Amino acid sequence: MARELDVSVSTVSKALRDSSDISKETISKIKAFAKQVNYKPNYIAQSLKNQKTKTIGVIIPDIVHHFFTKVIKGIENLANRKGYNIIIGLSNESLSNEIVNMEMLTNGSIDGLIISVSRETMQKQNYHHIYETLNQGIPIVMFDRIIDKISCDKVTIDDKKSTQNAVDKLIQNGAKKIAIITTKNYISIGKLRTEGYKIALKQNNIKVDDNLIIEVDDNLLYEDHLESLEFQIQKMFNNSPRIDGIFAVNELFATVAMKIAKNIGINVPDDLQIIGFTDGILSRHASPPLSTVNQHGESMGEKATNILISRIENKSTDNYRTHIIQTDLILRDSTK
Amino acid sequence: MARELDVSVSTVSKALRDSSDISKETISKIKAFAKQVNYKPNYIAQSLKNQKTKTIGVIIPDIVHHFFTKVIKGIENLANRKGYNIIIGLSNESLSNEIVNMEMLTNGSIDGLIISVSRETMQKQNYHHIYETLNQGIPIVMFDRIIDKISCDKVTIDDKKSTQNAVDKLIQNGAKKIAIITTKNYISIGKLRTEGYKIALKQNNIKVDDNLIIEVDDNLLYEDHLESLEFQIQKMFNNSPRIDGIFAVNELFATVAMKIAKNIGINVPDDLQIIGFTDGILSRHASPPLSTVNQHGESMGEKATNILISRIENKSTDNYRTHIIQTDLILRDSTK
DNA sequence: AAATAAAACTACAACGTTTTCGTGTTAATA
DNA sequence: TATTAACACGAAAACGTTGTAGTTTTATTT
Repeated sequence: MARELDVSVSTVSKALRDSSDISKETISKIKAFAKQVNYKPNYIAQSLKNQKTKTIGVIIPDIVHHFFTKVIKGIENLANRKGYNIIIGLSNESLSNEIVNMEMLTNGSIDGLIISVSRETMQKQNYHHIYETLNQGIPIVMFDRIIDKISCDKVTIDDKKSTQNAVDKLIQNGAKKIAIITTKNYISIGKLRTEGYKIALKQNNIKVDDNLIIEVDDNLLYEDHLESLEFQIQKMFNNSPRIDGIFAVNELFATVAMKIAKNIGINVPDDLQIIGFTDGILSRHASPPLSTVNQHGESMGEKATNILISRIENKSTDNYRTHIIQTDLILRDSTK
Repeated sequence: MARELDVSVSTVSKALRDSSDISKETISKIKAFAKQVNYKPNYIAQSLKNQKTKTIGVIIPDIVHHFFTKVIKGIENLANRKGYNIIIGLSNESLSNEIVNMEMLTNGSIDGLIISVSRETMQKQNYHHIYETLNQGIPIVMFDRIIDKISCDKVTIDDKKSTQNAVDKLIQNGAKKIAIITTKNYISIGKLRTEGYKIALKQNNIKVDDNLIIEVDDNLLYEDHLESLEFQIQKMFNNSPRIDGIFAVNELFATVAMKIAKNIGINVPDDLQIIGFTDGILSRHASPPLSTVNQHGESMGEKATNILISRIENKSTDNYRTHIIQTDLILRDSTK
């Protein structure tokens, strides 16, 4: 462009940024020409020069998942409004994938990272890659599946309290024999929800019965292995036929439990009340529609983005906070 | 690094790339040191130097959507294997958002673009931004919602034929009065599916009855406006009580139709058979589970990525192809 | 008309790489 | 011993920007 107009590159650069150095006529001449040839400053060169990319990395375990897509939507919306792009990596619940993705992103491509760690990462408690990224000076915000011992910003919900409230609701509605369908304990979330469940029971003087705590092996992808899930839930009904309340840690478990209950002639919500977690599409369209704990994924994404961007732009490295997003209970027809 | 080791930057660069210029000892010395300090070459600088970013842009109308997440999964998997990152933009079905996203990406950030255009883009037939990107020499692959008149690579399914097969199946199963629930015609896909529906009827000597073609106004987000959708479908049943087959262009329409049918005492599949489109989570967990046309979103994403990358790496600009992904009919319990 | 001030523009370094070309050292050959 | 070849390394340009520090031109003052 400088060549065409017979001025120096510096003049062009300054003109486009309205520098007081350049005369009004030259500015308008250059801008006009820029528009004409549809000139766009090269982002890569700017990034190199400014040492910032205006790009946020997002790593999640799975994208075919209502909750995570909600979060991404929240991230993308706010990021875009603030002039950032997002670049997405999927770990597919695998530690090695997570590491590969992280290495691809932390080579200068991003200014900061939003992550919900993979199941395997929690299981193996291998956080080496996360520490390394932090040490490189790249700010990280963890959401949903957070790791307590890592010091960085976090956004999550109060899993314990949310569960407690939901189970409490079942009890207020008259349920006495309440099961929880959860995952194995290595994911912090499953653990916290189980704790909340126990607290609610205890506060209402109901004895905790370990047979009613169903820990589903969630190493399987239930998109492909539904039967296994169904089998485990079926077994629960066989062992404890008089269950009148179920709390499930996700909407798939809740939906499948309801389906099986209906199959064996149990009426929902008259004989059995069910509350799930995550207000997804399944809950809304199940019959009857499922009562559920709403995690507000979009707010979560926005909050994480907000925190990350202010971290990026202020560069302060202290006062890491864990922000709690409020949940609420959406009551539909699977409860009385 | 060069400073620490007291060699030149060129030597370091060459050593890391195993240049024959450098002695074995120096190479191993430098590599060892690189590992020790966890050195990663700056991607941005490489991009600037090589004039390629190894990044693929993806623009979709909505991420909270099973089909699109499947496609993204396919894209991400293959892209990652080939050493590419993906950077995602959401248009939220809005033309202006699509344009903004596109401009953010086409300033040097990406080597190529995979896009499914927004509803508004199709409606207004405003393709200016797409032409501009192509003119810049950035290859584009369109998928699902493609625009015939733009010459670039495309990946899609045979909407007409797929629908025809599905409707044919309903007819073979004994249905005589078959409705189609579709969207308004401005999205090419709705149009093609309606055509397929008509062809199937005609080939089986069934007269097309315009009252059975329900064109739902899909400017609404049905996540928030379910009642409107339900109202339109309810009206259909009121006007034509003896419907014994329904083909719906997405799984939400199919699910809602089934729910309403069940409410007014129609038995599925005995009195009414339903086939939907897109094998998503709703279809699988509806009761009864919905028969559906499987679009193979993941393969679609992989195919698009494959085409795009070979376009990027070969730089040829001719022989644009439209690749058709085969669909198949998944028969579950909403059909006989 | 000369000195000074203000305005308008340019040269150049820097960001972190890669690559081409050049240079110095060592070893092999005549 | 002189010539050449092979080897090991370094200097510098380039990618497209931005910002600092000049330099030239024009306008203002004495």
